[in-house]
Amino acid sequence: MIYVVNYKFMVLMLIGRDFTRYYESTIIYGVNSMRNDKVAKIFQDIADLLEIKGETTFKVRAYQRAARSIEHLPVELTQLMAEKKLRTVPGIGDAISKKITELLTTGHLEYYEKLQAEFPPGITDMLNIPGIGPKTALLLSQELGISSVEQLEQAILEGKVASLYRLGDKTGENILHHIRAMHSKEKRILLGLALPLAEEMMNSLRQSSGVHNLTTAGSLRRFRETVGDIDLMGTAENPEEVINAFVCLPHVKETLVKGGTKASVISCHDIQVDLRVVEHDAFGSLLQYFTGSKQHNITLRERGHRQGLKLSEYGITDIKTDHLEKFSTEEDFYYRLGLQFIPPELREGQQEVARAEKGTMPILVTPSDIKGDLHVHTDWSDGHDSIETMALAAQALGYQYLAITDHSAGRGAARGLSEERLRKQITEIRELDKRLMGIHLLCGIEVDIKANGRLDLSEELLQQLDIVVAGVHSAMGQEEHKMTQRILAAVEHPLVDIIAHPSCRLIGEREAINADWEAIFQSAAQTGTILEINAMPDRLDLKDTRVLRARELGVKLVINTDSHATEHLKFMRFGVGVARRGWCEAKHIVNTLPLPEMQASLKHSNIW
DNA sequence: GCCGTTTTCGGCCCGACTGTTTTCAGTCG
Repeated sequence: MIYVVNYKFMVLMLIGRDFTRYYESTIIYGVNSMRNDKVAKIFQDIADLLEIKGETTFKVRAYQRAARSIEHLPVELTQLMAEKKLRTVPGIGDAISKKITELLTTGHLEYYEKLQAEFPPGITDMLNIPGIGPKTALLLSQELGISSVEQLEQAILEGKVASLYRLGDKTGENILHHIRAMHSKEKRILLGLALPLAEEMMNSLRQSSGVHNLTTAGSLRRFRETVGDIDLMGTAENPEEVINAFVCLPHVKETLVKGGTKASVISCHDIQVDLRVVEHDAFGSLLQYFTGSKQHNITLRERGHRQGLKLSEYGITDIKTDHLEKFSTEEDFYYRLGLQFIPPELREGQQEVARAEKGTMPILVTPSDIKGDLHVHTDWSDGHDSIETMALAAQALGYQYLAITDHSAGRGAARGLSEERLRKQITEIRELDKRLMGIHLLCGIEVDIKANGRLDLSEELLQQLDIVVAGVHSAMGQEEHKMTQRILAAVEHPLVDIIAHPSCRLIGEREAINADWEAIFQSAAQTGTILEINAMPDRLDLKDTRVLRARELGVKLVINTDSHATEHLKFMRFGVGVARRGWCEAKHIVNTLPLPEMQASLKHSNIW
């Protein structure tokens, strides 16, 4: 039970972070031009409608692939269109590039609007219900005039659905069950909550059964910022013993499926957890298969097909001889295909297979590369712990340095530091630094970037600090041009070393600000201003695709936790995950450098 | 609709499960 208690504590620490939030809560929508996510959504919608219409699966898949490709693009489509580079994106050919151009220039797409007009509105919503695919949705729409989840629920209760061809009582019951589960279940949960829960369950399972090689799979293993469920995999001589132990874990609220080698449960936090236990000699191909992503696996299998090989979760089959080769490790599986090992974080079906083929996979940054944290708060402003407590906790993690960066006065509600209090804090940090052995403390500040782009502390005082982190905390609804100018003013300021949580998003709560990221990245690269990858689980900001673009443009990056208590220092690994998904090596991340080199990379090094 | 180590035409990932059937369509991961 102790693990459950720890998990709750972890959740409380996250929720407890609310006391740090006094931001202007504003939902921001794109106003000037259509964003990539909106375009991706439209193409996914087209794919759904075409599927319902009964179009060939290849055409449907082409639109699905284009939608996913756009979703993961590190640059805006508007920029690619201006540079006439739309067709360089995988999955975008002649027809789809023309449709994108029409969408971006007119705000409408005739093809889409005509397609929508063929079906009742809301019909694609039914595809979100497990068990309902395009054929069933069309049948329900044509035979019973159903076009919404509510109408479907009513029709099942009235017994109308069971009378349809190939649908019976059991099907109706199952659909009803899924609809009700959807009502009560949250859609996706933060990686920062799912991973600790998965680790607790795995620790318990290792103690209570004979499981080996137990690991996460799926989007959790790929470190996606949110996950829909938790996938676990392991090997065992007696799989049944492991399955039995699994469904009896204290975290389990309800068992959905329990077989000889797999089980699905609902955990006590309403998260579905799937476990598969397999033979040791096929573990590599199975783990590869269940880690995904779907697009990565499709890309791999299409490539395998051209080599005369058939890939499945059981191994690799030679199509001519029908000989099946098994793999106990993922590394061997990739090597057999003539590929370098591809880290899970990169398996999104983008450029990773081509890179692995050429033998040019990067050596990604790891948590053990991190030598310090450059953005933490203390009880001088809105943090929970004292400077010394934070310093000792950072030292325990093996860090060489820690920057104390409390809020500036502009954040009055967060007990922001006035100039007078900041001067006192500098004295205290300097004195403490002399006493502490093995870790170096840097005097810093998280200074507010005001709505007009100015900083809310005097330059004379900022000069006395070792490091200045600047962040937007208010007026987040500014229109794009104004917000861009505001951030550029901070980026170009000679005393600003780091821009904190650049997009200001809170996952699932607040949209990112509107800004011209291309301009910001170019300016940051030119001025040597470091952009932060904020590791707080509900921020993860910059996000993965923007990290990739910033890195491509030569922007220096830092991974900080923005800790408000000692427990938050452990969130560093989530930021490292984002950096890895953005193809970052240690050399791209400033806080992998030893103290002297790290300090030399700051603008403040020019002052001394 | 996309794309090319056999291709500008003719292919396009794989296996399991479920409910409804009596051999399989539809769905999922």
